[in-house]
Amino acid sequence: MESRIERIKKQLHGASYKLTPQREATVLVLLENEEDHLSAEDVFLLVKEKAPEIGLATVYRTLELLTELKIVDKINFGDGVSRYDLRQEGASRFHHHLICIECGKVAEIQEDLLGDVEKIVESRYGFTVKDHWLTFHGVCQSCKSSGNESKK
Amino acid sequence: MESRIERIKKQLHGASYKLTPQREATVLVLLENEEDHLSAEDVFLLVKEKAPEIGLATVYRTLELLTELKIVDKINFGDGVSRYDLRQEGASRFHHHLICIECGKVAEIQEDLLGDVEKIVESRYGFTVKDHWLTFHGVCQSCKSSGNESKK
DNA sequence: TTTCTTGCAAAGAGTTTGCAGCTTC
DNA sequence: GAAGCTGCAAACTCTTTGCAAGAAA
Repeated sequence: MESRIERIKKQLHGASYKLTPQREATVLVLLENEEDHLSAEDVFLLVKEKAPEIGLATVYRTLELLTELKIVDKINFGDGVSRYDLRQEGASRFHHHLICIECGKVAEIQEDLLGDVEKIVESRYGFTVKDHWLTFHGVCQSCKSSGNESKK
Repeated sequence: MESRIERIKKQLHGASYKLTPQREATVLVLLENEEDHLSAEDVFLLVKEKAPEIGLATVYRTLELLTELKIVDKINFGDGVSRYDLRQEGASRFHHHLICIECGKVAEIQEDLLGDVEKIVESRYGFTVKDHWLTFHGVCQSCKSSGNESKK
């Protein structure tokens, strides 16, 4: 079976780009931190552990490239920093996020909950939906059970 | 009947802030452009027409203040610029946006379509939803009917 | 050799902050 | 005259760009 990085390499080649060592290190960091929502700076610091000579600009350029090829999604939670999230393979639509306002943790929902909502938007507003961004702000389970009334 | 600006004035006073001429001009611009999603720079340029001596920093400070008081919502469509949107009076939740990828127009949906989705999130993920951000990307009605195949 | 890619430093865009002066109560 | 508010300029953060050098085909 073919590895994920192999398939990404093919995607790059298909678009006439190379998988340079710097790009490979960047992709590996994204793969190893698939659960997180890393900023460019985060990625840069992690890539530096594998490839100390890498520059921040290269990380930005690589992330831009991966976004263009739809290998990652560039997301923005409103804090002024872009974050990068590996797409699920085969997923054409974006997944949803739950952001806890107590602990700041970001969880993902992979299932698509918006089928009915999109139908309403299409029929009632004549708007053809291509993609959606849905983020919930609230309190996660572990913050609720650990008693958030003790928090400041 | 009390005007909208009067009510905002009271909200400010209630939180020990004054409705200065600069703040009033800023709020008026927001009221007059309620349909749009203005950036701080946009607001600044429009306020300048009413109060030429105003500084950009004051606009930023006013918008921050209004956001804090939940009179406006600060939103981010991922282009690196914050936009500001007057809240519907009485609305506790955020409304949704439809962004057309052809013409860039942003439409709003005031009705809340996420009741069922929130119930699923609460029961299945144990997450208590306080607010949500939902944006659709797609093609609006007028772009569809004006024949988007002629576009580049 | 030609093209792509990189690292560095500088530039850019958007936003925030320090501060002296001005209002307002 | 104390507290709040303003305009200006400088500072800051995140991101992009120009360019000379390096790597790959």
